[in-house]
Amino acid sequence: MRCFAPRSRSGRPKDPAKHDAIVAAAVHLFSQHPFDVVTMEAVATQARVSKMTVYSHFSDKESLFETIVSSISDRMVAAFAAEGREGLSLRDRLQATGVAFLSILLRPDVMGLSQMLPTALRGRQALTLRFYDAGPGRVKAALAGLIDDAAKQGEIAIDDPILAAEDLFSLWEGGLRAENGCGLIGPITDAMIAQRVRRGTGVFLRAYAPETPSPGKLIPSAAPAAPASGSTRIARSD
Amino acid sequence: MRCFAPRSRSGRPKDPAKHDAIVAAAVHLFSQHPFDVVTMEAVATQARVSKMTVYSHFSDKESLFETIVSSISDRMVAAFAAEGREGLSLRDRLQATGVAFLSILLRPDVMGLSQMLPTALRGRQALTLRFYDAGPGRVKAALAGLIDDAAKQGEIAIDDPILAAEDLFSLWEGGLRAENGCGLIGPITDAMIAQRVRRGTGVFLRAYAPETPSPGKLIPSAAPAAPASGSTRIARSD
DNA sequence: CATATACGAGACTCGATAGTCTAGGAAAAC
DNA sequence: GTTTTCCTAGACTATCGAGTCTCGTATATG
Repeated sequence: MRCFAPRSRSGRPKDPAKHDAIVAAAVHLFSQHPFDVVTMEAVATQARVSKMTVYSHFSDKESLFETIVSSISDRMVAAFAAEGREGLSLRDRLQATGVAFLSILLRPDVMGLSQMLPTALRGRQALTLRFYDAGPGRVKAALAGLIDDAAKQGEIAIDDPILAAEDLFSLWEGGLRAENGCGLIGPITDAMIAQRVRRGTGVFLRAYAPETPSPGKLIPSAAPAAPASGSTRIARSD
Repeated sequence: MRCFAPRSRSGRPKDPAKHDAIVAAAVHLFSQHPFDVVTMEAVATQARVSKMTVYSHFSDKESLFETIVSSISDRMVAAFAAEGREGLSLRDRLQATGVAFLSILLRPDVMGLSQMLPTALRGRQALTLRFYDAGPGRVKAALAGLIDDAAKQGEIAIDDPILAAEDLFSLWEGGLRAENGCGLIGPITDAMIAQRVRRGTGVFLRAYAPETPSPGKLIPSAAPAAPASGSTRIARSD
């Protein structure tokens, strides 16, 4: 969007620090108040910049808002990048992924934007979609991959990796987003995230444990723990 | 709030139909657009009523909005009332509950409001809380009771009924709310709800199946599905 | 230095909306 | 029928915010 090489432009160049300050201020305000409540004046003031400077960097309020959404989307994508969980067990791999995802999705700015977007963006659906793809969408895709691999190794027994990924994601999130959104709970700590992820992963792995891990294991009389007692009905689920 | 018995007031009484029309119009508009975008004119027009009539029923925009939130909260509470799932199996009881809850929580007006509330109600936290209590809060409480009973009967093995209720609720919801909010999927059908609930309940029951239904069962070598292989790590969870 | 551009401060236009007021008609109570 | 209140239609005020303009100043390039 902003090709920052219109080089050889004489005169005083725009100060990129101002640009960043404006974006930072806008992120802060837009993630905390609905679109129409945030005034350009407020953005300018918060950025310690004059209103005209804001308009010199962004043609209008909407384009500023779009930049903010893009900015946060990019930040989410970047935060999702770092991997290096190759040698870990399935459980540890999932937990590391879960912690990384929740840490991002529960950050105040991301929370705020994701709450506002659906309501504020009737018509600007492309932006909403982009945001979703950078956040939850990316989580689901990555998770589905991870889960599919694990299933192929026989570590878990799943029907559909996408649906299973949704299950795991939901279990991680729990009521955290809803409660936090309603202001029912205070700031979310790393410890809370770690705890929720541990729990969610545990539930998930219990539900999707393979019927027989490695050796032959046949219990004639009763149901073998996980699947059988449920599978008489699970058959007709999905 | 509105004690509708200032009886013996001479002259023409207020038409309750107008009141309802205004509320209906406001519900429709507020659940679809952010607070500041909805104009009192629009409410009046939609209700086929003059603006003065709106102001004669509600002192200002905020009080109208509060009435709307209360109205939807009440409707949610009412919809949750009908029970009569006494004779059913645990699975069927859970599924009936899940379908009832999702049917309400995914309705366009409830969806819209619940999306807008967190952002629109900085400071009016009491209202947000009331809405939450009437919706998700009620679900969680009811579920926790159901689950606790089942646990006492030995039908499932749980640690904490509240947390387990959150798990089940999350599994039911899945990504439905997020995706629907982003406009990724079309209108939600009863079939979609039923399917999601069936799946979520299945996963839940698999995860929380009691360790050994009736007879003793000990596998020495490998992991006995649910607890053991996990417990080396689950031990430090929670 | 000359020139071109960035930035700040504040005044300004313009449109939109919350809320008020009035006048006249309609409908219920008595 | 009289009275009282409701309801409507539209004009009206006051406010607020988006976006523009101007002028003075700061700061870069050549």
